Amino acid sequence: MTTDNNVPQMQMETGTAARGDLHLEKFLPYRLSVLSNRVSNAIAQAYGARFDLTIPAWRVMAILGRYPGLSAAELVEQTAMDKVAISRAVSSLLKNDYITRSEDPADRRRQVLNLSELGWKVYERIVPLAQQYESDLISSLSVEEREQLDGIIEKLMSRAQAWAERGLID
Amino acid sequence: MTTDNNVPQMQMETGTAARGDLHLEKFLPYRLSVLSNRVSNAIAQAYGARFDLTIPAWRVMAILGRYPGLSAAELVEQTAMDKVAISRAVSSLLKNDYITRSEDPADRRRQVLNLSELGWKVYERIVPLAQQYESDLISSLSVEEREQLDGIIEKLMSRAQAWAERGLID
DNA sequence: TAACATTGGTTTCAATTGTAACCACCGCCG
DNA sequence: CGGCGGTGGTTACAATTGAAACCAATGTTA
Repeated sequence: MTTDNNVPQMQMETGTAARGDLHLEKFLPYRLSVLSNRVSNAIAQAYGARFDLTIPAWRVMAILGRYPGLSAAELVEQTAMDKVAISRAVSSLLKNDYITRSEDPADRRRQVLNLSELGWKVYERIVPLAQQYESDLISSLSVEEREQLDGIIEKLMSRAQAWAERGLID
Repeated sequence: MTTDNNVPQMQMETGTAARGDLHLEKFLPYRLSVLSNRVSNAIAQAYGARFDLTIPAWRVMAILGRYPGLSAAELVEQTAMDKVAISRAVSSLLKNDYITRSEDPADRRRQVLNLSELGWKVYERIVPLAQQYESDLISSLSVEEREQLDGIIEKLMSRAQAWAERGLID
């Protein structure tokens, strides 16, 4: 892992320097984590209970629904989940007959994945469910706020990504 | 080391966008989750490596630094973590001599927790570190955006909380 | 004050998740 | 061909996490 090589580059906020007082309840990373967990858990519970799906499994279905015929490796790329998580999700989806797996004759290591008939039915039912949650969530925001949030997440995301790529702040 | 989440840049080589339409890349719950994981993992790695602290353990310290003398139950309230997580964090912190535990004579079930000498030293070193990360993150946002984000998170949070309290959407 | 419900906190056990080792296959180079 | 490194994917094992059972002290009710 790219651990010990850091590109120290820090921009201190004016007046943020104070010591000894960390308002956890105002600390952005913490708030993001709480928010994200609440949201994910609620939704996962909604469809997990109905269709016996874990979050990673549902993510795989979501991607396959949009882009059929991917391989596990391509799923890794698209979902940012790791190999093993994908492998497990795939095998549980196979067990449920939500997806099908076929060999790529050109490369016998590769397995082409697709939603099955049943998988499509489930997909078609979950998508609106998921969207309903999202709408409900978003409905608490004004139109401008939605746009703002969109841009903000984008920016935060690339910042955080930079940490991972260039190494941590010193 | 946790999963390294990469920004899912969809680029289609196989398959075509199909029925239903769930852009996982634009799906708010998903984006929140990726963002939050990236941020938390980066920070956790930064102080975990240096001080042998897990995220829950650091949270406990953060709270105790601000509100000394709490009991485990009060920590549960403050952090929204569950009993067990707190219990484990506390015992690992005791092992590291980062906190002290003393009986409340008024109620012998209750244990009063405080940062130790050593704990305070660590605390004083981590707080600025954590704040640096937060500042660095936030520095990618304009001043208006920061205020917007603040309000937006508040709203989303209470929406998501409502799910948990009143039950899920139908 | 005996019984019972509640609260603070820990332990136990099972499920989830991450890391690393692994097998099977491909592609390349000699 | 015959190795050999790299890739797709799975397995094995260890660490984390959560749910529920548990112990001990307190409060409550009769």
